[in-house]
Amino acid sequence: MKRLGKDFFLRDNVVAISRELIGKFLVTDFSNKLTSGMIVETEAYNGVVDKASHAYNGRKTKRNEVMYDEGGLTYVYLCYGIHHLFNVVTNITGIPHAVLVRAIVPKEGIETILKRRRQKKVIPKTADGPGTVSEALGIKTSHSGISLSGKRIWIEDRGIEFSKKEINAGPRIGVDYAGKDALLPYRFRLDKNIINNYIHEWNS
DNA sequence: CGTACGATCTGCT
DNA sequence: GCAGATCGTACGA
Repeated sequence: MKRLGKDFFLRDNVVAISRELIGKFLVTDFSNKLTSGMIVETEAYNGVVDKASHAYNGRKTKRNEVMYDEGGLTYVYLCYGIHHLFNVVTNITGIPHAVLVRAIVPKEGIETILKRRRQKKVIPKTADGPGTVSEALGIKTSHSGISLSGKRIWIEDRGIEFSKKEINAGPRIGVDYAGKDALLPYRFRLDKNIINNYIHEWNS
Protein backbone atom coordinates (compact mmCIF):
# COMPACT_ATOMS: atom_id res chain seq x y z
CA MET A 1 0.00 0.00 0.00
CA LYS A 2 2.84 2.41 -0.59
CA ARG A 3 2.60 5.41 -2.82
CA LEU A 4 5.12 5.59 -5.64
CA GLY A 5 7.52 8.45 -5.00
CA LYS A 6 9.46 10.74 -7.27
CA ASP A 7 12.38 8.32 -7.50
CA PHE A 8 10.15 5.88 -9.39
CA PHE A 9 9.24 8.41 -12.07
CA LEU A 10 12.59 10.18 -12.36
CA ARG A 11 14.23 7.14 -13.93
CA ASP A 12 15.44 7.08 -17.52
CA ASN A 13 13.79 4.02 -19.06
CA VAL A 14 10.22 5.02 -19.87
CA VAL A 15 9.49 1.68 -21.54
CA ALA A 16 10.45 -0.20 -18.37
CA ILE A 17 8.40 2.20 -16.25
CA SER A 18 5.45 1.66 -18.56
CA ARG A 19 5.67 -2.11 -18.00
CA GLU A 20 6.17 -1.74 -14.26
CA LEU A 21 3.02 0.36 -13.93
CA ILE A 22 0.94 -2.70 -14.82
CA GLY A 23 -0.55 -3.93 -11.53
CA LYS A 24 -0.13 -0.59 -9.74
CA PHE A 25 -3.17 1.34 -8.53
CA LEU A 26 -4.17 4.70 -9.91
CA VAL A 27 -6.11 6.65 -7.27
CA THR A 28 -7.99 9.96 -7.42
CA ASP A 29 -9.66 11.91 -4.65
CA PHE A 30 -11.85 14.75 -5.92
CA SER A 31 -14.46 16.45 -3.73
CA ASN A 32 -14.04 13.75 -1.11
CA LYS A 33 -14.85 10.90 -3.47
CA LEU A 34 -12.02 8.41 -3.57
CA THR A 35 -11.88 6.26 -6.69
CA SER A 36 -9.22 3.82 -7.81
CA GLY A 37 -8.38 1.01 -10.16
CA MET A 38 -5.57 -1.35 -11.03
CA ILE A 39 -3.63 -0.29 -14.11
CA VAL A 40 -3.83 -3.05 -16.74
CA GLU A 41 -2.75 -1.29 -19.93
CA THR A 42 -0.16 1.42 -20.66
CA GLU A 43 1.81 2.93 -23.53
CA ALA A 44 5.27 4.49 -23.38
CA TYR A 45 6.08 7.68 -25.30
CA ASN A 46 9.81 8.01 -25.67
CA GLY A 47 10.39 11.75 -25.97
CA VAL A 48 12.09 13.64 -28.77
CA VAL A 49 13.19 10.58 -30.77
CA ASP A 50 9.69 9.05 -30.82
CA LYS A 51 7.62 10.12 -33.79
CA ALA A 52 4.40 9.17 -32.00
CA SER A 53 5.15 11.47 -29.08
CA HIS A 54 3.80 14.98 -28.71
CA ALA A 55 7.39 15.95 -27.90
CA TYR A 56 8.87 14.47 -31.08
CA ASN A 57 11.84 16.42 -32.40
CA GLY A 58 11.72 18.73 -29.41
CA ARG A 59 8.23 19.99 -30.09
CA LYS A 60 7.11 22.10 -27.17
CA THR A 61 3.84 23.96 -26.88
CA LYS A 62 1.69 25.29 -24.07
CA ARG A 63 -0.26 22.03 -24.10
CA ASN A 64 2.68 19.64 -23.74
CA GLU A 65 5.25 21.76 -21.91
CA VAL A 66 4.67 19.80 -18.70
CA MET A 67 6.28 16.81 -20.43
CA TYR A 68 9.58 18.71 -20.17
CA ASP A 69 9.10 19.22 -16.46
CA GLU A 70 10.24 16.75 -13.84
CA GLY A 71 8.95 13.17 -13.60
CA GLY A 72 6.05 12.52 -11.25
CA LEU A 73 3.66 15.10 -12.72
CA THR A 74 0.46 14.51 -14.71
CA TYR A 75 -0.03 15.37 -18.36
CA VAL A 76 -3.68 15.45 -19.36
CA TYR A 77 -4.86 16.64 -22.75
CA LEU A 78 -8.00 16.59 -24.84
CA CYS A 79 -8.27 14.21 -27.79
CA TYR A 80 -10.91 14.28 -30.55
CA GLY A 81 -12.56 17.15 -28.76
CA ILE A 82 -14.09 14.82 -26.19
CA HIS A 83 -11.64 12.57 -24.41
CA HIS A 84 -9.34 13.58 -21.60
CA LEU A 85 -6.24 11.37 -21.83
CA PHE A 86 -4.18 10.83 -18.68
CA ASN A 87 -0.39 10.50 -18.81
CA VAL A 88 2.35 10.28 -16.23
CA VAL A 89 5.46 12.36 -16.93
CA THR A 90 8.73 10.52 -16.33
CA ASN A 91 12.48 11.22 -16.36
CA ILE A 92 14.37 14.28 -15.17
CA THR A 93 13.58 17.87 -16.10
CA GLY A 94 14.27 18.52 -19.77
CA ILE A 95 13.59 15.00 -21.04
CA PRO A 96 9.93 14.75 -22.16
CA HIS A 97 9.04 11.13 -21.47
CA ALA A 98 5.47 10.05 -20.64
CA VAL A 99 3.31 6.98 -20.07
CA LEU A 100 -0.32 6.91 -21.21
CA VAL A 101 -2.67 4.90 -19.00
CA ARG A 102 -5.05 3.08 -21.33
CA ALA A 103 -7.08 0.81 -19.03
CA ILE A 104 -7.76 0.05 -15.38
CA VAL A 105 -9.90 -2.42 -13.43
CA PRO A 106 -12.08 -0.39 -11.02
CA LYS A 107 -11.45 -1.19 -7.35
CA GLU A 108 -12.63 1.51 -4.93
CA GLY A 109 -15.45 4.02 -5.27
CA ILE A 110 -17.35 1.79 -7.67
CA GLU A 111 -20.60 3.71 -7.17
CA THR A 112 -18.94 6.99 -8.08
CA ILE A 113 -17.23 5.41 -11.06
CA LEU A 114 -20.47 3.92 -12.38
CA LYS A 115 -22.25 7.23 -11.95
CA ARG A 116 -19.54 9.06 -13.88
CA ARG A 117 -19.72 6.43 -16.63
CA ARG A 118 -23.52 6.33 -16.56
CA GLN A 119 -23.47 2.56 -16.12
CA LYS A 120 -25.33 0.19 -13.83
CA LYS A 121 -22.57 -2.32 -13.18
CA VAL A 122 -18.90 -2.85 -13.89
CA ILE A 123 -18.26 -4.48 -17.24
CA PRO A 124 -14.96 -5.07 -19.07
CA LYS A 125 -15.50 -1.80 -20.96
CA THR A 126 -16.04 0.34 -17.87
CA ALA A 127 -12.49 1.70 -17.92
CA ASP A 128 -10.96 0.10 -21.01
CA GLY A 129 -9.57 2.83 -23.25
CA PRO A 130 -7.83 6.06 -22.16
CA GLY A 131 -10.93 8.24 -22.47
CA THR A 132 -12.98 5.96 -20.25
CA VAL A 133 -10.21 5.69 -17.66
CA SER A 134 -10.25 9.45 -17.17
CA GLU A 135 -14.03 9.59 -17.11
CA ALA A 136 -14.20 6.81 -14.52
CA LEU A 137 -11.70 8.54 -12.24
CA GLY A 138 -12.97 12.08 -12.85
CA ILE A 139 -9.75 13.28 -14.47
CA LYS A 140 -9.93 16.30 -16.77
CA THR A 141 -7.48 18.48 -18.68
CA SER A 142 -7.65 20.96 -15.80
CA HIS A 143 -5.73 18.36 -13.78
CA SER A 144 -2.71 18.52 -16.07
CA GLY A 145 0.57 19.47 -14.45
CA ILE A 146 -0.27 18.42 -10.90
CA SER A 147 2.01 16.31 -8.74
CA LEU A 148 1.50 12.61 -8.05
CA SER A 149 2.85 13.36 -4.56
CA GLY A 150 -0.22 15.50 -3.80
CA LYS A 151 -3.68 14.70 -2.45
CA ARG A 152 -5.72 14.50 -5.63
CA ILE A 153 -4.04 11.94 -7.91
CA TRP A 154 -1.44 9.35 -7.03
CA ILE A 155 -0.24 5.81 -7.78
CA GLU A 156 0.14 3.02 -5.21
CA ASP A 157 2.12 -0.20 -5.13
CA ARG A 158 -0.06 -2.74 -3.34
CA GLY A 159 2.32 -5.63 -3.82
CA ILE A 160 0.65 -7.22 -6.83
CA GLU A 161 3.24 -8.56 -9.28
CA PHE A 162 2.85 -10.11 -12.70
CA SER A 163 5.34 -12.17 -14.63
CA LYS A 164 6.61 -11.13 -18.03
CA LYS A 165 4.50 -13.87 -19.58
CA GLU A 166 1.32 -12.36 -18.18
CA ILE A 167 2.04 -8.96 -19.74
CA ASN A 168 1.75 -8.68 -23.52
CA ALA A 169 3.80 -6.13 -25.43
CA GLY A 170 2.74 -4.83 -28.84
CA PRO A 171 2.48 -1.77 -31.07
CA ARG A 172 0.67 1.32 -29.82
CA ILE A 173 -2.85 2.25 -30.86
CA GLY A 174 -3.79 5.08 -33.20
CA VAL A 175 -0.29 6.20 -34.12
CA ASP A 176 -0.13 5.12 -37.77
CA TYR A 177 1.24 8.54 -38.67
CA ALA A 178 4.44 7.69 -36.75
CA GLY A 179 5.89 5.54 -39.55
CA LYS A 180 8.49 3.11 -38.26
CA ASP A 181 7.95 4.17 -34.67
CA ALA A 182 4.34 2.99 -34.89
CA LEU A 183 5.67 -0.58 -34.86
CA LEU A 184 7.67 -0.31 -31.63
CA PRO A 185 6.37 -2.64 -28.87
CA TYR A 186 5.65 0.16 -26.41
CA ARG A 187 2.14 -0.97 -25.46
CA PHE A 188 1.76 -3.23 -22.45
CA ARG A 189 -1.34 -5.00 -21.28
CA LEU A 190 -2.20 -7.61 -18.77
CA ASP A 191 -3.54 -10.90 -20.11
CA LYS A 192 -7.24 -10.56 -20.82
CA ASN A 193 -8.21 -13.63 -18.78
CA ILE A 194 -6.44 -12.23 -15.74
CA ILE A 195 -8.19 -8.87 -16.22
CA ASN A 196 -11.58 -10.55 -16.42
CA ASN A 197 -10.83 -12.59 -13.32
CA TYR A 198 -10.13 -9.42 -11.33
CA ILE A 199 -13.27 -7.73 -12.64
CA HIS A 200 -15.28 -10.72 -11.49
CA GLU A 201 -13.50 -11.11 -8.17
CA TRP A 202 -13.88 -7.45 -7.23
CA ASN A 203 -17.56 -7.29 -8.07
CA SER A 204 -19.02 -10.33 -6.39
C1' DC B 1 -7.20 34.81 -38.29
C1' DG B 2 -8.78 30.16 -40.55
C1' DT B 3 -8.64 25.51 -40.99
C1' DA B 4 -7.66 20.63 -40.46
C1' DC B 5 -7.32 17.04 -37.46
C1' DG B 6 -6.33 13.92 -33.40
C1' DA B 7 -2.25 8.86 -28.26
C1' DT B 8 -11.08 7.95 -29.15
C1' DC B 9 -15.90 6.13 -27.97
C1' DT B 10 -20.41 4.83 -28.97
C1' DG B 11 -24.30 3.26 -31.30
C1' DC B 12 -26.19 1.41 -35.10
C1' DT B 13 -25.86 -1.87 -39.05
C1' DG C 1 -17.54 -2.86 -39.29
C1' DC C 2 -18.29 1.98 -39.82
C1' DA C 3 -19.61 6.71 -39.45
C1' DG C 4 -20.66 10.57 -36.53
C1' DA C 5 -19.77 13.27 -32.54
C1' DT C 6 -17.18 17.34 -31.09
C1' DC C 7 -13.53 21.10 -29.93
C1' DG C 8 -8.96 22.58 -28.33
C1' DT C 9 -4.75 22.86 -30.38
C1' DA C 10 -1.26 23.48 -33.84
C1' DC C 11 0.32 25.53 -37.54
C1' DG C 12 0.30 28.16 -41.75
C1' DA C 13 -1.18 32.70 -43.86
